[in-house]
Amino acid sequence: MARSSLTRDEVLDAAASLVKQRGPAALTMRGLAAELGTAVTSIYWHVGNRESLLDALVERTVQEMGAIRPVGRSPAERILSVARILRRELRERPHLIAMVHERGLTERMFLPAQQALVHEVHAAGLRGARAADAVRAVQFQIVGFLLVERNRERSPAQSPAESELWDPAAAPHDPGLARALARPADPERLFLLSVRALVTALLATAPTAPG
Amino acid sequence: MARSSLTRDEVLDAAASLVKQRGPAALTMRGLAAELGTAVTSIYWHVGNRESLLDALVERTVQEMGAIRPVGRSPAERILSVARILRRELRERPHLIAMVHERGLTERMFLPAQQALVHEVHAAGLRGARAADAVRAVQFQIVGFLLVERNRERSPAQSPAESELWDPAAAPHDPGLARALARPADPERLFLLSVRALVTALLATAPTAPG
DNA sequence: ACCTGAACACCGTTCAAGT
DNA sequence: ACCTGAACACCGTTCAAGT
Repeated sequence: MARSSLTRDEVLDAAASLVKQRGPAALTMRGLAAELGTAVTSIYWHVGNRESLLDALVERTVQEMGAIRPVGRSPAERILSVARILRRELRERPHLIAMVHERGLTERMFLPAQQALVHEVHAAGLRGARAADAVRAVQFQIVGFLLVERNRERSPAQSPAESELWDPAAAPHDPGLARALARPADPERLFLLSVRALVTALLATAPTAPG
Repeated sequence: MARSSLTRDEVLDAAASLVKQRGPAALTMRGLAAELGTAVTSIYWHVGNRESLLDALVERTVQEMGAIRPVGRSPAERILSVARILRRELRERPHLIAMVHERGLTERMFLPAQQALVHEVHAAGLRGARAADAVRAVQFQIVGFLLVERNRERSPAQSPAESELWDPAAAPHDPGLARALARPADPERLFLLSVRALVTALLATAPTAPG
């Protein structure tokens, strides 16, 4: 009955499409075989086993995260643009990014972005260990924020809701604050606000560092 | 053969101990039953099913994250101490925290910390929406950083290693920077440095906010 | 070189039956 | 009220056998 031409790339494509749509848990070897119209065991011939199939998908994703082209008039603005670009790219493939993360390849995936950050931090006048700290702080900030943000999206039904946590009675001395915390956070705004604040503080130490 | 006195709490204790030591994937209903010396099906009588068993463990963890007692002489210092305390508590139960996170209860778990942050930000002179932004920015920063940090620990063998990524040839104009990035990051230091920078910038906008 | 079905050792869960 | 073993429908993986 053997269908003649199953290739490794076909297997990877079908697997990637499954993972993109419904997450890695939805990728079963039997389901994938059904999708491809082959016997389960054929897949093993092409990709080894489930684990190395996932590894291959992750490898692909790391390659796809191409070079970053920062835009803006100042180093701070260009760093902000890097943050924005990364946010968009990460949000386009949430499942795959999570898998990259699980395999500890986040760092390698962010190398192009890291190099862009190095360039900008350098242009802002930071050097040596201080520049390295700034680059890493921004990188951790961006990646960390996106991890938290994604978690929030994945579970929209919080219990108790934020609005219960922060009813006016909870902070009687500042109802405006309570109201603001009761409203859902605007992640994009908070993201840019946070990165801007961090970058401002980090670059402020720049111009020929004090002893 | 029925062993007489299996209780729900015994089941939860045994499950928690398994998860703490070897992660949720190591918690199988059959393994847990063996640990407890009962039939698998007894567990179902006490906790429903695997999913609600995990839910119960998560609920416990959320409760355990007790009140936060900030220390320090200024709001900024006390916020830093909150960051330090959270870091320690989260690092003591990594698997359970990850499960809290997966279930989207991070926010609820951080309520005590959030209230402490509200207090400090308020003491620093921020009010209303601006105060809310500051609280959330710091909260996202702390949680995000710890997620990234934990990921790094889980996968110590990066490929390629940072030292390969940043050999002197990669940044010939600033060998000190290349050397710093080639060295492994010191997470505790980077964590405090980042939070301090962010807090500095956020609180700088405080004293009776400009139009 | 590539595909196949049968079989193995695992899962979580249900259920009728015990006491 | 609480415990039990048998059975079901899933997994990933191996292997001997086909072409």
